[in-house]
Amino acid sequence: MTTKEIKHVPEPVLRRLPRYLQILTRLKEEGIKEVSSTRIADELRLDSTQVRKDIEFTGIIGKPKTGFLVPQLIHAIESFLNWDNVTDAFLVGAGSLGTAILGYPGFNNYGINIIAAFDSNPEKAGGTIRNIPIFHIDKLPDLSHRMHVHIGIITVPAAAANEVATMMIDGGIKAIWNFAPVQLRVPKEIIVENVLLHASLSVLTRKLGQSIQDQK
Amino acid sequence: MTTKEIKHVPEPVLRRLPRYLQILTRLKEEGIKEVSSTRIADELRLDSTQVRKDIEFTGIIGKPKTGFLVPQLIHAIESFLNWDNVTDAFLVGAGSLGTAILGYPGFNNYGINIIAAFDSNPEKAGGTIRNIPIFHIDKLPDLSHRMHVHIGIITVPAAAANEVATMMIDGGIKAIWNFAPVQLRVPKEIIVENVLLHASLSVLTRKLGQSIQDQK
DNA sequence: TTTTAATCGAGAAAAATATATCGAGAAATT
DNA sequence: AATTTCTCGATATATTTTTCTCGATTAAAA
Repeated sequence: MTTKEIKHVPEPVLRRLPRYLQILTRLKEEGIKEVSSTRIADELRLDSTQVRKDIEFTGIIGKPKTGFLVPQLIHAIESFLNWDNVTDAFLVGAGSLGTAILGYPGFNNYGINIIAAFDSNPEKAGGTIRNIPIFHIDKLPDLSHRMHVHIGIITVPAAAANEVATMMIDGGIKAIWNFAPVQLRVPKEIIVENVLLHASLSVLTRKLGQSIQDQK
Repeated sequence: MTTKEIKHVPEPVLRRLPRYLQILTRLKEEGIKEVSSTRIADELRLDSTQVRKDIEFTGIIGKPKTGFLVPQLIHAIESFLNWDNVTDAFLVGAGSLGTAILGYPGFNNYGINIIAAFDSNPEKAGGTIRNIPIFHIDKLPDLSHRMHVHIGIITVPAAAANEVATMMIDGGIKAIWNFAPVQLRVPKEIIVENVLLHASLSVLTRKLGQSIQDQK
């Protein structure tokens, strides 16, 4: 068979690759040409075998004794994650969190380019943040279709999230980056990636509670 | 042995519990008194056995045919996560993301209470957000010790994150909620919970890239 | 040139996590 | 009262993810 089998990539792998990239970028700036899996693993407190197996997914092969070529590995990871070219995105919910995301220029390094924002508050429409225009939410379906936008970012309150998700999907959006602490009910062909801050805090507060209790 | 054995709780469990809580809170508002694991599982697209096992960690036992008592389960989860009383927290980095977090009142429902913020920019010192005062970063060590703060939130750029973490630890902070996309080098008794937005985006952009390629 | 040290990658093993099976109990229905 | 339906929780199984072992390879040091 000639077609390359696209093996399924576990999510934990996808979550570690950007962390490798962060280290690699720093090493490149320092002028370091080669890096071993051991070094990456030590910096991130991981197992070196795990790092090697993760890298294997990107198709890069290393060399004994010296490891991997830094620039080559950077390119491979970026390409693997589709970070070598940005995908346009819409953001809905220009509240404090939405504004913060709009104001952060770094996401262009992570494969997305926010080209417009939307809000239900008419007073916010017409404004811009970092040259990104803010429209009234009513404009979303039409603009989304016309501009062929594939990624939607939800930063509205939980109560409004599902309604926004439906609008996005009607507008042709295929992947949703959801910050609302609620389950989105969407067709299963829609990709949903949640950022659940409460779920992150639960880990922190539980562990802290336990560690304080253990001291007693 | 009389001392109750504190079983280790897997992180995936801790991350699901707040999601159950979200549903339970909604059900309670709707006046629903009982809920089955099946119902929770269906809403979150999980397995009902998994939901039951997760709930088991909180110590609550259900009843055949009817399931679990909503208010009792809410209380048990909140107590389990230490969300029945808030822990004071400091935030460092009053940029756009830091400001967004300061501006969001909801974290008090998730076990933390931000009582002060810090920034290296002297112009920001003296201001307040939602009545939370902003100080210059130099004040952190002293205030942290005096107020016995245990949680630190890092919302500074990656390059400054480790320096801030060290200051926090010197100030007696035991748990760090880190939003900087960088590995914190801290003693292992310090609890670190990362919110890595790039790691979340990598999952989204990779899946989207694959789904587009699969269509061809 | 020989030896040593560091690394990769294949495969095996272990650990963690998720899912399936099923008997028993409780409520509703017949 | 008997039957049906729904659910729990104990146990077993399956799957996923991580870690360990080890021979082969490369570069540097002796």
